[in-house]
Amino acid sequence: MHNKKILLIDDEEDILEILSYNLEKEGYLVTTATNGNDGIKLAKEIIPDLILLDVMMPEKDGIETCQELRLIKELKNTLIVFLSARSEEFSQLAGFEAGANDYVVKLIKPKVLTSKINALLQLSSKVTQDAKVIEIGDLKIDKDNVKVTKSGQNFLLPKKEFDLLYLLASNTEKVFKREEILERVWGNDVVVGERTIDVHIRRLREKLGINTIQTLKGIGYKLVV
Amino acid sequence: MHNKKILLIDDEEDILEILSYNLEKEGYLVTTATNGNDGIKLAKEIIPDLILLDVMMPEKDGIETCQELRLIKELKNTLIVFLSARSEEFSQLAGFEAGANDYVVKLIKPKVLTSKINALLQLSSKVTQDAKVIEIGDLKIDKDNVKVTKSGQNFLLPKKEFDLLYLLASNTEKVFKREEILERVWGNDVVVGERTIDVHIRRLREKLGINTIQTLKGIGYKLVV
DNA sequence: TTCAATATTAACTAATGATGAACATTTTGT
DNA sequence: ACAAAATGTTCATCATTAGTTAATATTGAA
Repeated sequence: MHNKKILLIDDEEDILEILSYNLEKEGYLVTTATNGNDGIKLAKEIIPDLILLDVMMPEKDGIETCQELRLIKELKNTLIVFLSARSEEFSQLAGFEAGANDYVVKLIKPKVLTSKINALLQLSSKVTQDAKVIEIGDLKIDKDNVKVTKSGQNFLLPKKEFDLLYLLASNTEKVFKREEILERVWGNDVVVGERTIDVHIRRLREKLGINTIQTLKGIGYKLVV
Repeated sequence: MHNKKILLIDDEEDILEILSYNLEKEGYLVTTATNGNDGIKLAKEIIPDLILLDVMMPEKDGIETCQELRLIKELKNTLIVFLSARSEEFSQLAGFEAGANDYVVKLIKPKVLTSKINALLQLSSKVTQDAKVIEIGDLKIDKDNVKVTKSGQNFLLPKKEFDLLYLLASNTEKVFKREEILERVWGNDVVVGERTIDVHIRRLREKLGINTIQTLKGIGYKLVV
């Protein structure tokens, strides 16, 4: 859990709601303000990691707000990102002069926004796709499509079986200790009995052939070619 | 068919593969090189319309490569776009000084990249989208006319059902996760219950035949031939 | 050979999706 | 503008599959 704090300043409630929803789903702690002055007050209080600031607001606009925020020394490590309805050059330039770190068009899709924010806060983006297809001998394991092919023949493995196979396949010849398997396939907080692994291994063997997965008694399992 | 040529220069094979795949799907003729020198040699040979150039490469980096490319008179009409893992100010500025036409962050979604490239090459993104008729077995899906034909028989699907089918059909065998379906058919800011997907899937199955759409429990759905 | 570790099988439980019908919303025709 | 039809969503219940456990058999290293 990263627990990064984000402050949203925008006069439109709808925008606040949509952004809050999406950012909170990403695990951020979100605070909102509907005008520049409230925003500045809140920023001093909570010292957010990032402030999303609407450029166009009644009374005190985003640029003015940004200038004031930049004068607050406690916020020197806070990133400020402008939100705008359109990517208008003037605002953009003025925004950067005022000290903003990035600029995001408001009608942007939330996914794009969140991945941009993840990037800014230097969190590895969940969105990053690695299109991993592992090939081992006549075995082909396609992570994205949750698909396993053995010498042309297709298997539809249940999720857990697939995850287990994928783990083993991610490093052939490496011996995965039972403990490690539990941690990486089931997760640390899930408690399942030791036999559960055996059963999944057995079902995989049934489908892939008995020799593919080797047992190392007292240690764990490994996948061989 | 536009037949524009793109040269990719990047030291990471994975990146080359992902980009090639996506660009070729868009109808580009893609050539790749894994270092600056090879890239320059290839560029002279094929005179691409656009070069995608990694900024960070061992030996000869992107900026240096770009400077050399800009000296080749046959390439005066070739666009050069930088790829970078991060939007780092230094590289960006240096890149433009070296003569690059645009700048793209590498972890960008392929869709964003291709649309950016379409824009650069002055192809209306419509061109790539229209006249899309997907044919899968005896299924014919006509995006423009929102019309579905199965073995000669015509269906008029409601919008959501059509969108869902079209998404699945856009990449047969690919597993679409529920999350992805929600995002791409309903949009990220629309909140609908999980069951809504099921119901639409069911109605599609009713019309297309039960075997066409496969369920992957706990993961999502895919369309098979 | 011994016995702790693992394999195997079947039964059990939990998770997830399918289904039918009601309800809500939007679109269409008049 | 209205009513009717079409489309879209939700809900409750049922069915199926995935995942787990437990009981017993088998294995292989000390």
